[in-house]
Amino acid sequence: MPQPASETIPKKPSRIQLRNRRIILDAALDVFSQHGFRGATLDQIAEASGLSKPNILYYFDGKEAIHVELLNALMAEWLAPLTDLDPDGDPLEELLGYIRRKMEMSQAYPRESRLFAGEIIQGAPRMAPHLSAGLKPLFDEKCALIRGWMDAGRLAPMDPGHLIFSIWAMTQHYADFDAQVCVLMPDEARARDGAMRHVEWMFRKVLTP
Amino acid sequence: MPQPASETIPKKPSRIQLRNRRIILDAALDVFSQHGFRGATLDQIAEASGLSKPNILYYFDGKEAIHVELLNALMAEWLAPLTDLDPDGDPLEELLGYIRRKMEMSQAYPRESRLFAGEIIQGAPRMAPHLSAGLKPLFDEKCALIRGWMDAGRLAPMDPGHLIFSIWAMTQHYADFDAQVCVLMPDEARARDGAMRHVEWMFRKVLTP
DNA sequence: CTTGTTTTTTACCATTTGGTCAAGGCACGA
DNA sequence: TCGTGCCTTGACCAAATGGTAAAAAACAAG
Repeated sequence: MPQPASETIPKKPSRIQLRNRRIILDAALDVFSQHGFRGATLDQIAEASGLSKPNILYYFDGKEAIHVELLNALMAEWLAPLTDLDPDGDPLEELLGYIRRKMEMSQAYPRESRLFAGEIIQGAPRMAPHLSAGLKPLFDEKCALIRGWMDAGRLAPMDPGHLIFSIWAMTQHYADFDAQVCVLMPDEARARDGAMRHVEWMFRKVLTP
Repeated sequence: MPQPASETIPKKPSRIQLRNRRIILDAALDVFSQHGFRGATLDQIAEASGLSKPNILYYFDGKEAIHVELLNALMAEWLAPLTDLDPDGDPLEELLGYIRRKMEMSQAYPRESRLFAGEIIQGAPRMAPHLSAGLKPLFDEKCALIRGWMDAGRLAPMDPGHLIFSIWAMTQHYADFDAQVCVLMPDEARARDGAMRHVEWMFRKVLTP
C-alpha cells in the first residue's frame, strides 16, 4: 500500500471543485428556499448556477444530496449562537445577546431561515435525525442552564423550553414571513429597526424578574 | 328572457357537487399544506380524496384553482378573530382573548396554518393581492385601535404592528413547527398546555403597563 | 320505462423531471 | 509540447405530471 490510508477517501478536492460546489449550493439555496424540496427542479438550480444539469450531477449524487448538504451546513451555523450561551455570564445579557444574534442572522440569512422553515413545515422528512441528534441535546442543556438561572432568581420564572420557542418564533418570523411583513409594514426602516428594538425590548421585559 | 338573470351564473350546485367539492378541498388541504403548491400533485389529491384525477378536474378548473379556493376560504377564517377585537372592551382582556383564540385555532387547524405559512414563505405568489386587499386594511385599523389604547395608558406602549407580528409569530409557531416541537419536547401535555399558558402569561406581562 | 342531464371512468397526450452515458474539451504536470 | 486525467456537454431515457376527449354509467323528471 503505497498511499497512506486511501481507503474510501477521494483525495483532496481541486480548486475548481470547491468553486463549483459552492456555486451550486448557493443556487440551490435560492431555489430550495423558494419552492421547497419537491417544488424545486434540477433545471432551476442549473439555470441559477449557470452550469448544465449533467454538470451539477457530476458534483452531487442527485437532487436529494444537494438538499442534505444544505441542511447539514445550515445546522452547524444555526446552532452556534445557542451554543455560545455562557453559564458564567449575566443571564439577562446572555439571553438578550442571543436574541440579538438571532435577529441579525434572520436578516442576514433569510434564505437559510426559509429553507429550514420549509423543511420543518413539511414534517422534517430529511431533518428529523439532525434534530434528534444535533439539536435536542443542546436544547436540553440550555434549558437546564436557563432553569438554573431562574431558580437562582436571576430571571423571571417560566418554562425554559417555551421561552426558547418564543425566541425562535419571533426572530425567524421576520425572515420567513418577510413577504407579509413587507405588505403590512411598507416602511422598511420601521420594519427592520423596529423589529430589532421591539423584540429586544419585549424579551427584556419578560425576562426581568 | 324567461329565466331570471341567467347571465353567467351556473345554477345552484347540486348536493353531490357540494359534497365532492368539500371532499376534494379537504384532501387538497392535506396535500398542499404538506408539500406546498409546486410539490403537490393532482394524483396525490386524487388518492387522498378517493376520486379519480379526471373527476377532480371535473369539479375544479385545475390545480391552481383548488389552491386559490383554499386560500380564499382560509383568509376569511383567519381574519375573523382579529376583526372581533372590540374597541369598547378592556384592552388587556381583548388582546389576551385574541391570543387565546389564535392559539386554539393553531391547535385545531394546523393544516390551514401550514398552508398559509408555506404560501408566505414562497413569497406569497398567489396570496399577495389578498394580503393587500383583505388583510392590510384590517391590520391598519387594529393597529390604530391598539395605539389608541396605548396612548390612553391602558397598555404598555410599543409599536402595535410589531406587537401583532409577535402574536402571530408565537401562536402559529406551534402549528407550523410542530415537527420540531415534538422532537424537542416529547411530553405532549407540557407542549400543549404549557404553550397556551406560556404565551398568555408572556403577553400579559408584556402588555401590562 | 324513457329521455335528457349530470357524474365518472377509461384511454390518452404533451411536457417536465430526475437522471444516464459516451464522447468531446480543457488544464496541467512531465 | 504532449498526453493524462479531470471537467463539461449534447443527446437521450423512463417515469411522473397536469390536463383532455369521449364514452359509459348514474341519476332525475316525466
